[in-house]
Amino acid sequence: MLVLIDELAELGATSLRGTFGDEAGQRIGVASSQVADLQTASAMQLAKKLKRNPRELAEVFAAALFTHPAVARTEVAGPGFVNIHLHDAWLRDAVSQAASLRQVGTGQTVVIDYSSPNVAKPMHIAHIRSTIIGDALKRVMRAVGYTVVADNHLGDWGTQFGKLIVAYRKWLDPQAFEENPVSELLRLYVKFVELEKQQKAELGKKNQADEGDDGAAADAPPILKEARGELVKLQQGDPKNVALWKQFIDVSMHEFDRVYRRLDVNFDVVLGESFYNDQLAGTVQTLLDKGIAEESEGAIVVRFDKATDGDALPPFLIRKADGGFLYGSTDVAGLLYRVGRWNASRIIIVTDERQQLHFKQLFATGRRLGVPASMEHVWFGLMRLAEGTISTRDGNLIGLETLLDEAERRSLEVARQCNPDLTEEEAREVARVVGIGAVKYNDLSKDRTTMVTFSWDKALSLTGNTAPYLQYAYARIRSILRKASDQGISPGKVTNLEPTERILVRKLLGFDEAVEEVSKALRPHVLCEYLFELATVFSTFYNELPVLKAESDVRASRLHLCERTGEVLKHGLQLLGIGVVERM
RNA sequence: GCGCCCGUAGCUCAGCUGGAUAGAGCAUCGGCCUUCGAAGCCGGGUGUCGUAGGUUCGAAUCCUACCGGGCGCGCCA
Repeated sequence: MLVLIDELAELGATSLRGTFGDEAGQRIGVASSQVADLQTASAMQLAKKLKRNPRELAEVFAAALFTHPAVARTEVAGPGFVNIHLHDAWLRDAVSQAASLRQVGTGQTVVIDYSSPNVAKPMHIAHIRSTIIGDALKRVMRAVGYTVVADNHLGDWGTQFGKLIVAYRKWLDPQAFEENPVSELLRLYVKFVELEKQQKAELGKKNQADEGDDGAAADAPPILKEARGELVKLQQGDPKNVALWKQFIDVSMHEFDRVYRRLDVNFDVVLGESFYNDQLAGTVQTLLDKGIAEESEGAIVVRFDKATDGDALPPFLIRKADGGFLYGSTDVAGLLYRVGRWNASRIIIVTDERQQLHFKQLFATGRRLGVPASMEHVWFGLMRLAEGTISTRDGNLIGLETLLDEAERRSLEVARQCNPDLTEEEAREVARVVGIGAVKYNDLSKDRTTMVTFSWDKALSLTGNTAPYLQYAYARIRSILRKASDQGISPGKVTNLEPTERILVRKLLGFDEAVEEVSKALRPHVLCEYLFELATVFSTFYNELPVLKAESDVRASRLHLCERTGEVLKHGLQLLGIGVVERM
């Protein structure tokens, strides 16, 4: 319906120019309405600016919009609303195109950086947000015509590798590593951190006894010094350390890939932090040469001020005093690479809310460098447990695979119970699609900025506003269409519109708007909300009006509505990375 | 100390670039399977939209202050 809305908005603008001159001409807002098919409130919004009575303006709009062939009648209501009623014939005609989308992204490339798990740590329930939101955005952007580069910016570099190398050499349990390498690496890491903490506490005590100089001059714990040493060796290319590091990546990727396969998440490139290593020195030098960065206390920082950057941000550290680089340097290099390699016009990075400041600093730096892309940080609220924050060090993790296993287990139980006709194989497939769908939808259907307190029952719910509800509506549609096909009945033209059918048609026509909104605002829950409303309207229609038992042309008409609804549900779910089944 | 985010029904959340009577799900209570699938449908009711001001034809939405919660602030990522 976006095309119609645009045409009406333009008609309104034209009428304004005609009546009040060019300076009045601007798009007017046309939106769906509770009391009509569409409405505009622009008369009231523009009244003050044009020094006119809002009702007078509304009359101008009402007359102008009435000239559009889709419009059956217009009326002015209240303080200056214009209600727009559409011809049933137009709706009936338009519905056949409901699933089609405008290609607003054609010719543009967008890089989406998401998932980005840390090597040597297991994926747990908090990782699902970046992964699932990023994947949905990728699918939506592609559907509206963007060329999308999905980039998994793996955390495969940094100080934790020094620690891991030390811990691996000291405490490795080879058999445990054989059986489950990543959980063994996690055990080693946690053990290291505990020892580090313990040594630090001892040092603090000793220092207090010696000097009482508040520990400022305290030495680093011996174990940490050792780790730094190994890290330096790794960075200098020491073959043994490099081999270990590569091994860590290999075993981690193996596990990540298994999860990604289950989630049906795919990347076009996997360029981890280490990929940018050889670009870091040059990147920092460029920043220095251009006068964007400066030396400060031995380190290199970018400073910001309100006048040039629009925001008084704290300094952005891009090189440590010891010459080492940080993720700030890596991320700047990443921006340059992405515009250089792919000519990206949008760069979207999906992470949790804690990194907002970092990305403000990064993007401000990018703007100073003249990065010719819109840089967007798509952040989402933290996931926590009822007991508190999820922490690798505290080890209170719920593994992502554990969650997926449980999701499939519960939906298998329900599938067997609800539909005993399914073969064992079918039931398992249903459980897989429905279970994974439920988990994904649970995350996608909330506004991404909402903080999530994890709960098994909510994450795995199969009733109400959930993916299974949408999948169920789809399965019922397929069931009807199968029966029709068996009886040799085909969908035909939409001929009549009962009130419920009219509501269904209008809802179907809102698909393009929902999808386009997601591509602009990068908020997938808008599409979830839309699909849920569509399924709700369909369910009402399904319960209220017979399809196969209606007389022939009504039957063909309703079959057509079923087919369109199924198409939009399937397409919409696919854009969220959620599958459908023919029966469940 | 500075900064970001959040506060809407018992619970979980939509609605926030200002629009008509603030909506869903869960929970709860009552109907609906000899008519296309009950993972469903229909109906019942609940709100100081955190508080107090301000902006205007109109504020859950924008502004200010305060209260409550989460997170972040140069040598980790």
